[in-house]
Amino acid sequence: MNQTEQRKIIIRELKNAKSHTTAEELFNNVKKFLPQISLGTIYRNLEILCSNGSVRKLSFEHRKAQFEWKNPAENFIHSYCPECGKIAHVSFSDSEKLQNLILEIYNETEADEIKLDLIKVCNCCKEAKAEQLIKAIEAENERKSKILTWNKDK
Amino acid sequence: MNQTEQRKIIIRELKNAKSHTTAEELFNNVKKFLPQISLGTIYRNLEILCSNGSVRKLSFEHRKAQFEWKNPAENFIHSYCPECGKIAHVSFSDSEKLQNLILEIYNETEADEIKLDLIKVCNCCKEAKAEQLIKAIEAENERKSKILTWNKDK
DNA sequence: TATAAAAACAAGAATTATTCTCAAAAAAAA
DNA sequence: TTTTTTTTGAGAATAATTCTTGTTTTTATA
Repeated sequence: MNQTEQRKIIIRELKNAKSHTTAEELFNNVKKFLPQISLGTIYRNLEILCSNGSVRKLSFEHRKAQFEWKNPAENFIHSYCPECGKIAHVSFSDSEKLQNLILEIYNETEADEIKLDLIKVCNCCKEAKAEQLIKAIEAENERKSKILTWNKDK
Repeated sequence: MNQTEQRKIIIRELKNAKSHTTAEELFNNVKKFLPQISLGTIYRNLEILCSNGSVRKLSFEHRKAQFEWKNPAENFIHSYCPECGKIAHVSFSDSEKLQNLILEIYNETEADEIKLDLIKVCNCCKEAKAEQLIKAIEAENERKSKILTWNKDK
């Protein structure tokens, strides 16, 4: 792995990212410092960093993949919102028990990596959906009462 | 959900599938009985069946998604081979402990669904990789010995 | 330090899985 | 039976990612 200006800044910006980042978001951030950089370079580097184990790639459904600089302190449990696609780390209180069990799974299955994902509509999206539902019901009531009136008039 | 010939056969073929199936594979199977069917219909039906909970969609990396008819007897642990993309169910001996823990996670995190995936190169691919490696080493030795000879001749 | 070899780059074309559109057909409801 | 709703086939459109090409940069070697 050669040292290039591009790679250095990609890594720096990936570490700086507050949460999980798509290749495109990273591209836009890196572009501030290297206006000539191309999206292909971002993808190429992310792949290299993934395969040497310093970056984790998370992809759900057929959305943009999201990347994170692996932090040994952070666990590997993620939540994914199927509405907006947001990914977040999940902390779990009884993590010791979980840790032990995961270790058991590793041993028994000889897996290279284990992913534990919670599919869960995030609060933002839940609220948005509730509002939508209310509007839909109102519209339906409106429609029905119109038909009723029309039938009476006949 | 209307009853259509297409939907019936899609469901039948999905249930018949030995393992996890891509939309395209399913398309080819259904086409044997309904030559006019289009891939869009497959995708549309799979989406409907997923959202009513009778089908599970599994997608890794940016590959074709794979679908399975949900079998309550089978657990939700899957293995995924990053080389060939194959997905399989995983049986885990201490599954009771796991079950309990997952339940705990459900309660604590309010997740709608939990996915536990083992990333693991399958045996087929492991063998193929080993062979490749041997060939690469042989080629490298060949190259080096040629350079050595050439230098001596000089 | 000069030169050769390997790795990485930018730009943009190509690929690929999936979704969308639209007019026609089929199914269900009235 | 008629109307409404749902579904379909065909194919265009989309969107994320990968690939290609010629060039530049970095590292290894002499």
